[in-house]
Amino acid sequence: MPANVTRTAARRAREEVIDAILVAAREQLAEVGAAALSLRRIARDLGMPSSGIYRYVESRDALLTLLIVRAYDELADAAQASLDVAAAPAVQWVDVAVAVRAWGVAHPHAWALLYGSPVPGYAAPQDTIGPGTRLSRLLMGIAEGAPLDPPPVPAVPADQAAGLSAMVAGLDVDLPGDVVVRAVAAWSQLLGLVSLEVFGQLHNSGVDLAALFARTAEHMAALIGLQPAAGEPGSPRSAVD
Amino acid sequence: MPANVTRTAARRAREEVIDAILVAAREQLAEVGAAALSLRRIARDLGMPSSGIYRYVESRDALLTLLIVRAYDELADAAQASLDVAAAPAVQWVDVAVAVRAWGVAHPHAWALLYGSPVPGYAAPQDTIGPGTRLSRLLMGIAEGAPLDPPPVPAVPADQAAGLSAMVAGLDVDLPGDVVVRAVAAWSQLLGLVSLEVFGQLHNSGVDLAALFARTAEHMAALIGLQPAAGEPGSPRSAVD
DNA sequence: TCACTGTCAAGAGCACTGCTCACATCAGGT
DNA sequence: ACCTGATGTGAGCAGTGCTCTTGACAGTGA
Repeated sequence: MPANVTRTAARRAREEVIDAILVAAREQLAEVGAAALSLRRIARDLGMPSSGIYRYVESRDALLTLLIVRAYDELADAAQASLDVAAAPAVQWVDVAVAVRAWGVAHPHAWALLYGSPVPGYAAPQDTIGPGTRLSRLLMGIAEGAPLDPPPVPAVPADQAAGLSAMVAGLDVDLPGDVVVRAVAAWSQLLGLVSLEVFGQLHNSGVDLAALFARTAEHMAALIGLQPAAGEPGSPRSAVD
Repeated sequence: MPANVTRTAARRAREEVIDAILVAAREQLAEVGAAALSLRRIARDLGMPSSGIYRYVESRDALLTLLIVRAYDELADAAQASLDVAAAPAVQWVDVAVAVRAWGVAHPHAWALLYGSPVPGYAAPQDTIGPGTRLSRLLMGIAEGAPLDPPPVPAVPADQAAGLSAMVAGLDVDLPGDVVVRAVAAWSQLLGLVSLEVFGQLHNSGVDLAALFARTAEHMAALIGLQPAAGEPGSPRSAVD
């Protein structure tokens, strides 16, 4: 059975090289951003000729796909790690939101890769939508089981409610249409605020962005209708970094 | 005075060429996006040698700056045009928000240029922050004069309120800190939702995104505390395209 | 009229990119 | 021993942003 053994050995060697490529790519991503990511430079960093890298990575776009998938997973991991299942839903929401912001601020270029403008001629292949939904699924899931105290907002017309419920049903989440409207609103608010900060649109003043974010996150939770844990009306429990 | 005349004639010719470059650049931007924008191709389109374009445009980044300024202005113009000064503040907000979305959906690459990931090594120069604030100033201005009916949200601590007020004071807007928090929340929600749609993160289902957006925009207005015009609780008055 | 001056067109060229191809090497399997 | 398939290696193509040199053509002052 040396066949099997050597085969797996070769496979392992190959995967090690691919891993080294990914590591170098992530370094370069953090340095110069996705649009300036260069396969030739990665190859130079690894001491291989520029043509050699194509033995392991099909193309630049394929590398970007790998990086995107990895970033989505990292972000979802960070979010999941911050989730305290014993906490009140509103606290869960705030914690996850704060974790998402922290990750985005710490990895601006990766954030741009996920939620910024799509790279040049790059069309996200199917591989990325799976990991891409992990975070939204996590956020919607917080609202799913929680007792909701919805603020008085206009009800959703019936024809839309069905479509919206169907939309999240694809995420294995069961929510009525009007809750989905509120959840999508909160989700977009989360993304928008982090993007504003990461992309430098909020750098004018000396405002404490972390605190502002935490406060807004509580706002989002209230907007969805998540009931806060009684007795602590407003002091953020963790103002990460 | 032929000196002056010919001088202005030369200037006019020069500006015409620059205009032609901008037109070609905008076409290319809409086609392939900012990151793939090529000076050489613009030069080819205009029938000039590749080096000639540097007589009129300092560099690729300078061209991008021009495009960004132009896009900011276009977006602000569209927003301003949709503003009905006679309408109730909440209606004003929804109208402007809908106009912003419509512009973003119509010009996805330009939207990406403004609110997506910043281009490679490109750092936005001072020239862009002026036009960039026109829209946020417009939105904050809606809240400024309007009678507010703030929903019960946690108050902002005093030290933050000052910084937040100072932040919008730079926009010639005078708002108390807690209103700024809500306005920034709404503003980020607006950006986030448009970006989600423009960058294709919401393409899963057959949901009517225009209607969903209009509904969420009403939500934002209520979140700020803008009082809706009495008697029309929820039917979007314009569901653009 | 003649030389000077500044602006522009035009092309060559540099350093870089993604990617392909042909060739050499070398391990494993028959 | 032979073959096959995966890997290393370098040349090369077409494209990019950008710079430099050269040449043509005004308009200006003597």
